[in-house]
Amino acid sequence: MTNLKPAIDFTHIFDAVEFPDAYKTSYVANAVVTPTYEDIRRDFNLVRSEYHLLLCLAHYEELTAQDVARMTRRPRNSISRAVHRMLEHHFLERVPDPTDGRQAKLKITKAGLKLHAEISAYLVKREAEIFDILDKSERVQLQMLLGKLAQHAAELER
Amino acid sequence: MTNLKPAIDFTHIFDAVEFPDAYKTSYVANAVVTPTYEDIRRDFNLVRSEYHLLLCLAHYEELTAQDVARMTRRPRNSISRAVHRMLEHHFLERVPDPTDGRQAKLKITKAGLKLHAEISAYLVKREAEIFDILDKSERVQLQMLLGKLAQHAAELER
DNA sequence: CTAGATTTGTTCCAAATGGAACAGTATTGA
DNA sequence: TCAATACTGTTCCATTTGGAACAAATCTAG
Repeated sequence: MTNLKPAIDFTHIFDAVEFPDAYKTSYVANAVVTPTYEDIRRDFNLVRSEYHLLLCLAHYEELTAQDVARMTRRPRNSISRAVHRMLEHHFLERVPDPTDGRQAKLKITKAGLKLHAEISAYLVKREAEIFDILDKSERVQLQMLLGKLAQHAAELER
Repeated sequence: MTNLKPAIDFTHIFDAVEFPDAYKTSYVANAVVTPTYEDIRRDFNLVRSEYHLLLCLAHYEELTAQDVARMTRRPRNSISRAVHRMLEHHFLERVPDPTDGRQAKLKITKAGLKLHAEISAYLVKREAEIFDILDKSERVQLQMLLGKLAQHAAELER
């Protein structure tokens, strides 16, 4: 007898749950992304909203804080705080919009881009660990399906 | 001229990002799950860990707090807090394990199951809103791919 | 033209969160 | 046998989080 205490099958819930597609999607997302947030906090001293801000600015010429809030679906005050901290650390710069006194355009700096590249390496590696289980044609198929889903989700009312 | 302020294409990042599969997976997961957490807090007065606990117990005969922590990949103290609040509200019951004085077995109550059913209705609806964009064969294909991914993710070291 | 409504970014505050240390129990191995 | 180690659940505490209210700027309708 090798194992007196039979381990519980933690994956039973994957298909028992009432919303199995959403559940598994969330589970996979958490397996890839969530542990990385801890790495990012420990190694780069950025909290989640700060990293989201960095990620967005790395892929758009310029954005307002409100743009980032909408893209990431996070509250404006979290983004506001993140902007201030990232400004302090010179990972981005802010230019008031001359045509609209309420808002300011945010741009990433060289230092910010460098930081982003380092953090991305973590996530690229983590993505590979999970998604490499699929073969080439499965991966292509998944990309197509995720593309449709993400696009559709983006169009939904919040 | 209909729109002087051209909207930014918030979906550009979907394929520009360095880890597009992980990014879109996370985005879709958040689109389904995250807004629901707010509903659950407002309408049912449960925080995230409490809901996770309820969800797990709804699908297993009995679990220890540690089991739930591992299944959901959440810290033990969050689960501990959740257990106490859910006990107060009689959504679960706790029986000390006679064979191991450290742990206690948790079971969901009738009231807990009822609550779970109500909350699930939200998530089933939300899942449909997103995933119904796929046709039948796409949906079947996605289920297969997500099954592989989730299973693989569950086997990975944390 | 202008009063009301809307938008952006901010501050305040209460609540949620998670790491660390801890006590009690169980297991291991010399 | 029993000391060292590991595990479960808990408390403590510092940090993160997000709703609400707000000021300032802009837009809208009459």
